[in-house]
Formats: sequence, C-alpha cells, structure tokens
Amino acid sequence: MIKIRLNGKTVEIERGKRISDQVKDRKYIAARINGELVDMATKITEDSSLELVDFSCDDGKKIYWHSSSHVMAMAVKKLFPEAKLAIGPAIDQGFYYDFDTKTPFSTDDLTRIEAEMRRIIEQDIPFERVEMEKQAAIDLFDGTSESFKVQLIEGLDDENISIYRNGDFADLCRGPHVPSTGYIRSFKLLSVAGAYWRGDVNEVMLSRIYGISFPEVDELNDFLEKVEEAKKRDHRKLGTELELFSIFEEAGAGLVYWHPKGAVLRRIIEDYWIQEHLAAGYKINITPHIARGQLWQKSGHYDFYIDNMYVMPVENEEYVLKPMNCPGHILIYKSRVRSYRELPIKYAELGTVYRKELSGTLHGLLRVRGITIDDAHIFCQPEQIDDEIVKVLELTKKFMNHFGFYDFRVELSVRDPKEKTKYMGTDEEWERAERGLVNALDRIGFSYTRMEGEAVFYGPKIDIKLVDALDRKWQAATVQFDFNLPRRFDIEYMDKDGQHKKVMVIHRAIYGSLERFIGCLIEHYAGSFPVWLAPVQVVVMPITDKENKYAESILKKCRKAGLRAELNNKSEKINYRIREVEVSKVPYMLILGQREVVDKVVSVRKHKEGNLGQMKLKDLFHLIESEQGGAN
RNA sequence: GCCUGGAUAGCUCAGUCGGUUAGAGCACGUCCUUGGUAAGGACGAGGUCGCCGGUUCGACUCCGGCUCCAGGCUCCA
Repeated sequence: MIKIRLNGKTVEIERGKRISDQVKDRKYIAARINGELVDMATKITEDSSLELVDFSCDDGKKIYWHSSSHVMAMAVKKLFPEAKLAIGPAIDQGFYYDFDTKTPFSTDDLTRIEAEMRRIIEQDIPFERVEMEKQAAIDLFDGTSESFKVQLIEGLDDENISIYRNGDFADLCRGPHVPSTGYIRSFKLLSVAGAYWRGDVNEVMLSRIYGISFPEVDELNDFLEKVEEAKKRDHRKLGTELELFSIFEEAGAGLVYWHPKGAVLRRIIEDYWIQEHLAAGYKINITPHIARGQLWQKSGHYDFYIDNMYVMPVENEEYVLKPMNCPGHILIYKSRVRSYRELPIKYAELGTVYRKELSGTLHGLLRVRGITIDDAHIFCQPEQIDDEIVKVLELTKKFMNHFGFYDFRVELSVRDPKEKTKYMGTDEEWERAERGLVNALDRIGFSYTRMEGEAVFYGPKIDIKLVDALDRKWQAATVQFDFNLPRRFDIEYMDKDGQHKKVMVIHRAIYGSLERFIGCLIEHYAGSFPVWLAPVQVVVMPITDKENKYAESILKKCRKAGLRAELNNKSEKINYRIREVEVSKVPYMLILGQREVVDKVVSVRKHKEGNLGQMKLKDLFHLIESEQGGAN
C-alpha cells in the first residue's frame, strides 16, 4: 500500500492503481502528481500528493482544448486521408490544427468535419499514452507518411517520445489528455486560415482550422455571445457610427481620414501630450515628411528598410517619404556642438511617417500605412540612462492611467546570448542598457516578461502592449536603446574634460502611434468617452420652438466656458431626440422647457445614467470640470 | 505578400437558378406635428449591384484579372 495526499486528506491505496480507479467524477480531466501534469490513467507507484485538474483552471483548459484538436485531427484524417498532420496546439482561446492538403479547406468543409467529430465523440474513444524510443517513433510516422511529425521528432532532444493513440489514430504529443473523446462535450470550428509551416514564409503553406470547445453547452453559447458583444466595440464599427474617421478605398488602404469628431478627439490627445511633454522637459520639434535618399543611406534605413519605404524622384535625385523620425531629430541635435551641460536633450515630435505595410496586415486604425508616432529621442550621457528610463516609464504610466488603461502587458526584449555577433554595440553598452531598463521596471513596479532574442539589432527595448475588444495585443509604448544611429551619424557631446564623447540615444513613444492608440481607446471605452475626451460634450435641446432663444443663449455660454457643445432643435419630439443623442454617446444633454426658462436653470441628463434634474448652468460647469481630470 | 471568405443605397441587410422598372429598416430632405427624459405621421430623394475584361441576343448574377474588406499566417528597422 502507498499513501496519497488528496484534498488535504491522506488516503492509502494499492500500489500501481490508476488515478481514474480512485476518482470517478468525469468533471476531472487530468491530474497533477507532485505538481506534474499527468493523465487520469496514470498509475500511482509511490507516496505522492495528488491534485485533480478540471476545465476551470488554465492548465485544464489547455488540456481540454489540446484534446479537442486531436479529435478534430482524427475527423480530418477520416474525411481527408491524404491530409498530413502538422501541429495542433491549444491557444489562449481554443485550439487549432495545421494540415497539409492538396486544396486548402473551405468554410464548407467545417460542417462536415464537425459532424465527423460528433461521431468520434459519441464513440468515446480512449486517449492512450504510448512511450517509445525516438527511432521507433520516427519509423512509426515515416510509415504513415506523416513527414511533418518525423521532422518534429528529429528536432527533439529526448530519446523517449510519447505518442497518444485514439484507436488507429496516433499523434506525437507530450500530453496529458482527457481520458477519452467523449469528454469533449460542446465545440465549434470557427475559421480556416493559411499558416506557414514553422511560421516561415519560405516553407509550405498549411491549412489551419481554428476551434473552441467547452464541457457545457451554455459555456459555448456564452463564448459565442461574448465574441458578438466584443464586435460591437470594434473601433471600425464605432468609428463609422460616431463619425470619427474613414478609410477610403478610392484613396488608398491604410490611410486614415479623420472626420471633425475624430479630429477633435485626436487633437485633445495631442494637446495633452504636448502639455505633459513640455512639463517633463521635452522640447518639441517638427521635421519634414520627405528627405533626400542619402540621408536614409546614412541612417542605414535605405539598406535595411527599403521594402517598407516610399521612394520618389525629385529632379535628378531620389527622395524618401520618411518611415522614421529619428534622422530628423539627429540632424537638429547635430546642428551645433552640444555640451554635457545641456544633456539630456529630449526632442519630441508628433511625426507622421509612412510605411509600406503589407496589405494583408492592415487593420482599421490598429495597423495603417500613415502612422503618427508620438516620437521622442533622448540624447544623454551613459550615467544619465537610469534616471531617464525611469522618467520615461513614469510618464508612460501616467498617460496610461489617465486614459483608463491599468492592465497592460510589458515586455523586456534583450539580445540572444547565443548570437551576440548579430547585434550592434559593445557588451558593456548592452549590459548597461539592460540594467537601466530592468532597474526602471523594478522601480516603477511594472511586472514584465523577459523576451530573450527579441531585441532589435541596435539595442534592447521595453514594449507595452494594449489589447483590443477581442483581446488581441497591439504594441503601444516603446523604449528602445539605439547603438546604431550615434555611430552612423557620429553624434557627440563635449564632456567636462574637454573630450568629445559619443552620446547615448534612446527612442521612445508612449501612444506608439496616434492611430493605433485611438483605435484601442475607442474599443476600451466602447465609444462612450469620458467627458474630457468626448468630441461633443453637451447637446442643448429645447423642448419646443418657444425655448429656442433660451437654448441659443445656453449654447453660447457653454461654448464660452470652453465646452464642446451643439444644439439639437430639430422638429422631432424630445423623446426622439433624447434617444438620438443617447445613442451617439454624448456625455451630457441639457433639456430646456418652459420650466427651465422661467427658473433660469437647465435640466441635465447624463449619458447612461439618465435625468440628473435641474441645476444652474454654473453648477453643470463645476460638475463637468470635476470630471475633466480623465480616466472616468 | 500568402490562405479562406466577402463586396448590392450613407449604415445594416434582403434579392436576382442569366431577362427589361433591384427592395426593406435606419439615416437624410420636405410638409404636418410643438411633443417633458430612449424611436409621432405623410410624402420624397438616394444604387454604374467594388473596378476592368471575357462568355452570351442579354451579365448585378457565370468565368478571368484587379482593388478593397474580414479572419488568420508572415512581417512589424
């Protein structure tokens, strides 16, 4: 007999019994023995602590979805025997499987595959773990012409390979899995997509099927409903409805036309940025949109980035539409000799750059070809790095919180220690820079993920990512060291000791791009902007024509007080107009009838909250003023 | 750029198995209505059915190319 500890109790069981012999509840799909995830069919051979895993935890979901992908692969192999298996992992929301097929799957195929999956689930086929030597596994998959599996196994370091079998279907897999196919209760195949083998453009394109599954039907319905709800927050939909911006086919993809309401929103965001940056010691500059090709040759962009640049002839020369703001800022820095006394010099610009992004990557405001970067370059001495990074992160945090973002992902990208030669700059520079970044992250209290090998060749960086309505991550803020441009442009400062020394350059952006940031912001607020951001803050509505004059005077006073106010006195009933304005998500309505005229007050209705009753105009101004701070 | 879908009025969508005048709701305009906290009524205007070619007596519909859009992949110096 051996002892196992389960749910705080110690139980004695026979050695070699399976977990599933002990636990009959089908809610549990896997277990942890001494912390290690295992199948329910695992035999217990020694004293151990046992935990049961169900769908409610992240590990449980991963196992459930991964098993679902196997079921899908079984169905596909049944219907399309010639399809070769590639990989089929669980992802954050569901699972996918990649197949190599002669003709890619169409959306019509999904229905057939779903039907076959249902049959497989009904048969409740067990998942069986089989372990074998590497060569045996290679032979097995070679025998079934599963060349991708063979490639995968050949890439593994382990000499022991685990395979999961369901009847005559076998798949290379670390596991664990649910005990049998019947555990997959409620599922849906969501979409098909092309995906390159190993994510490499030069490799074959596979056909990927995405799906989702849950133990309960209700959970699937909730999931699908949530996706539908999220689509209502889509900035592209809200952008049209709220008349914020357009992208015109006839004018070109990825190029944003800001309508008056979007333009005023953007202007507020820009004004706030300029005000905060001036206060933080940045100097604003403005640089042209085009520059001679040779400037970009000097910066290195011409060699590294030419595919993304718009190049045009001007007389006998080539000019380039700027893809970056850096060279411009460097020219201004270099315009005269700089003293250590001036450093740090911080140049900031809301600079619109143009990049030839691939058509397939464009996405509303979140991925465009005309990108307005809230760019700044910090020129400083090496010993100023730490303080400057901290200041950048402090400012970033202030901005994020001001716009109501408290939850975002922070990534620290450093070089690949195995391939140091791929990178520009000395070891000392890299180490010092990384120390500065880590130190700043710790001081600000940002938790972050360290991404080894994710740094760009010219320096380490910190990226901050925001999420859209569908939880997709988009890079916003970034702080990047640059060991390349100072060398290429030979930019220096005169130090205390009378020596010219190389200046450090730090690129940084907080919004990332105005376009992307506003896209995220629209989805974050679902179009109901706090009053300080709302393109229209107040709509004045006389109930009948008799109040028109009073309404005009109120409108004038609102505008004089600096509010973005409009009049709505169209020939519709007040209920109709209230609905109209409510739907347009304007924070405040002022409803004016005879009572208000006589008492010299306004009747206030707040978006989403309803009637606040009558108040003096002055009190409304105080109320709005109290909300102007942002975030709510 | 690659894969799978898609494009009909400003918006959301119906429709046409190839046939003469392509519909609805919302929005918009005019008129009636002057209504107290989420949709009053009548009438009206609005479409090269994404673009270019081909097949056909005839194409919005079928075929090809292109553009753009969606979801992915890749890229994101």
